[in-house]
Amino acid sequence: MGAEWTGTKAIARSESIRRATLELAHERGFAKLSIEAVAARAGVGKHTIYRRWPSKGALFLDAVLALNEGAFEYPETGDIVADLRQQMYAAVDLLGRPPLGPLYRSLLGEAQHDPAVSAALNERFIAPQTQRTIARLEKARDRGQLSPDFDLELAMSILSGPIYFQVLIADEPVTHDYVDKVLAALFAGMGPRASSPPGGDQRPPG
Amino acid sequence: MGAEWTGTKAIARSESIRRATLELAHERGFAKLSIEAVAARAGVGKHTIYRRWPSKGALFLDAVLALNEGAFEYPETGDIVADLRQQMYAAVDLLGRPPLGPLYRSLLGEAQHDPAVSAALNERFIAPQTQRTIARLEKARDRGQLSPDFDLELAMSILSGPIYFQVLIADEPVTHDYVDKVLAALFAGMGPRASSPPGGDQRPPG
DNA sequence: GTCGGAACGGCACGTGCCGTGTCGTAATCC
DNA sequence: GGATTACGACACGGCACGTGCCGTTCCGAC
Repeated sequence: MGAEWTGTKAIARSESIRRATLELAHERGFAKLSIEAVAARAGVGKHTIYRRWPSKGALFLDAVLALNEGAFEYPETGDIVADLRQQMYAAVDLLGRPPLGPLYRSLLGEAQHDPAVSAALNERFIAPQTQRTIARLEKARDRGQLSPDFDLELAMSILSGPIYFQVLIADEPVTHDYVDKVLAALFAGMGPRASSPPGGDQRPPG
Repeated sequence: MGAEWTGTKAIARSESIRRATLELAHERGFAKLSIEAVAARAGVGKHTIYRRWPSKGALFLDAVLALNEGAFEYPETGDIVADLRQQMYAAVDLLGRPPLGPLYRSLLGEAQHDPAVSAALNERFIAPQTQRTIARLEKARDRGQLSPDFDLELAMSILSGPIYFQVLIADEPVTHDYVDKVLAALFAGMGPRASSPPGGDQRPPG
């Protein structure tokens, strides 16, 4: 988005628009954001915005994600749990708290209404992030630190899901302690007496 | 919402408004829903809507939740895993697929923009549902089917979180098989060789 | 009953923002 | 250096908002 505007002035204009978008979203909230206000704040004609982004949601997505080009990389200390924990701390601290937290939450909300935003969000952020997590888990598995039939994607969902749930559904902040608990539960399980699962015919893990 | 309109005609009017809201949301999507269109479809003045609901989001929330007054109850076969699984199947089938799925997803999206909707959603649906899950788990724990230090709220988040993640973030449908995997992973854990967790200092489960 | 206030449907209004069109100007490309 | 393209500014029609005002209908109190 905006990638085809390569001139010096054009880039400066795009950045000015993104900055105005974030300022206004921060001041009044995404719901009350208007293209007209962004154009006025950025000192730009409305056409210039519409020429670069197809909708308010697309502009907002681009503005928010551009803040975070340096993605969340996983450290590689050899300890898979410690590495996951450190990355999750960083992600939760950045995306779960002000100033970026409310904006990211609004972005996720908008993705529920607009399929284009949902697709772009997935392509630009969710999928790459998922891939990084899976790659890190895969490396641990290949080194014998995890069971050979370890389900990488399922593990990724169990790590991320509860955290998004906490923020989006339960409307409560996520602490480092909460991250620790999720990690512990994922790897150790919560079965009775921490060994054999209670009755039922559920499949073995992995 | 609307609880103070008790007359026969008033109740019929409210139901007519809710029905029109759901019809139009189904036809055009929540984003393109307008109060004017609802009023016209319901054969009602705009004032009548504004008198009962403070916003489009509040009206939509009320309309969607009124469809599901009969909440998701847990069976009590004595097998905690089987009971959880059966309830989760029902919830996923109803809220994760058309016709109700897209509406529920829009409702969750709106809750990210509007604190009033978020609070009402929590009070009317999320919190009671959470309480039902916790109560069912607590009963199992008290019967010795789960570890005494079993963390009920954490377990609830680990059951629900990945499912919401799958729908809202990954934008993929939730199958019964997926529910089975989450349940298995929660109780058995995904640690290496399904016993001791890999290095790190994470706390024990619960 | 009937009577008075509240809620009603219908209509109109001013406002805000949308997305587009049209200027004359400035930057950019060949 | 000439043509093309993007630009800021402004205007436009359109839509939906939320509110105010009609005259009518409903409904509980008396």
